[in-house]
Amino acid sequence: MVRRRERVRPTREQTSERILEGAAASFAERGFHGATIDDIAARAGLTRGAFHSSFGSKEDLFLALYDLMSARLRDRLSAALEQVTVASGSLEAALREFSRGQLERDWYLLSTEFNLYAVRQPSVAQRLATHHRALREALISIVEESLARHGRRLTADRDKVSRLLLAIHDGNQVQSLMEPDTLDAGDLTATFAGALMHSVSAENAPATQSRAGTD
Amino acid sequence: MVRRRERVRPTREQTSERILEGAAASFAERGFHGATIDDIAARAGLTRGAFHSSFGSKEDLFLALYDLMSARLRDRLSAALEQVTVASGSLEAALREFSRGQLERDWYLLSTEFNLYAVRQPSVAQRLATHHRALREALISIVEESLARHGRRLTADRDKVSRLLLAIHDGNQVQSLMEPDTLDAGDLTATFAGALMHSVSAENAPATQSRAGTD
DNA sequence: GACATTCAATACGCATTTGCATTGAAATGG
DNA sequence: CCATTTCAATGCAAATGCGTATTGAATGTC
Repeated sequence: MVRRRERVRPTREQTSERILEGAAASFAERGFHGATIDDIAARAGLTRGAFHSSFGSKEDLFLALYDLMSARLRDRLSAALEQVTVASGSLEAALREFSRGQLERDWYLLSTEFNLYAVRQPSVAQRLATHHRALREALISIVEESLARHGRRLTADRDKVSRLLLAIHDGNQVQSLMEPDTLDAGDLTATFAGALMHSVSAENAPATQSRAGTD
Repeated sequence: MVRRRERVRPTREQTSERILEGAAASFAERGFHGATIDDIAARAGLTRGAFHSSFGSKEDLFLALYDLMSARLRDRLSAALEQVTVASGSLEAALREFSRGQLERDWYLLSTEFNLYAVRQPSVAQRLATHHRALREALISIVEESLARHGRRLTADRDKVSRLLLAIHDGNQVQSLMEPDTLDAGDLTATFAGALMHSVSAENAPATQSRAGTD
């Protein structure tokens, strides 16, 4: 494994990564159909030839990009929620933290493109749905942990609560992007997360337990 | 104003409407960039020539379509909420009703295209934001009315509550479209609307009033 | 060090989409 | 009725984007 010379030509992996970066930017700015292979390659400082030797078609690239972004999102969520368990930070703070992040706008644009693509093409929808399930599971398990530390437990359906939280997060993101001046991202989530969690949980007292909203 | 013959040629307005309908279908199915003028015209049973004599460009058409759909949405919301005040129906039922509607999928696809377009083009964002404000205002005023009939009033910020409701509605819609088999549209909204409204309001008793979440 | 392989750039042809200019039919007005 | 105007269809030219085949340089293999 002695390197004889400085490597001049980038590895296949490196070019793929650069193309993926260019694709993220192009898809975010122009949408799936609006983005051209030319533009994507140009953003990566390459040509269409480079693209075609790494990816078969724009669709392939798009799906590869989805996998990449999914992994990143999962990492971001994990990191944010980690703080909840470790530093005994509040769930609200974690969710707010998760909502920020400098990539917000691009992430919204990209993930929305993914969603549209999935809704229009059922086969992709399954792939996306599976990933979303995993995200919700990670989220809700941390929520339960957080509640437990306050001597409470969920009374409403696990799955629905996780969907509710994600819905609020997503909806808030859209609105904050639509009115960037008047609305602060993460605001809505942080404002209501406490009250929400309270309304879907109960004290852990082993006395009578009133069922509320359990399917 | 005596009609001498049966009118053979459709009026300009009629062709415009047909093109708008075709545009709605095409934009929903293929997205803004994906939709071609050819396809739009074909769906309306016309050719590109007809398009060009009614609209200047695809963008013009898109914005005109937005205005049309906005008006329809407002009407739909009004109709759904009307029932709350008139028949003393529950807010949950009205929201669920609003979430259903056979156009759901297409409406999601279209409105998402509008949102994307707006986020990418600030000048359009303002136009869209103004319309959203009006919608939220209509929604929240009905919510307040509904609460009042139960002897309650809002304690949290009006605007934020309306944003919350819309966020939940939108987020739920996305999720239900992503997993059409496992999730029923309107379910999430209906499940939590009651609990939510309870957590952001208080009884109208003229005693001490604890402020909660008021910005 | 010669040879095979990898990989990105270039060049080419093909298909698609668009805008404009022209044309013909249908309405309108005198 | 005839003349004018309106409006959508058609034909044409230009632009854009894609995929493949080919080329040449960098890499690794024997």
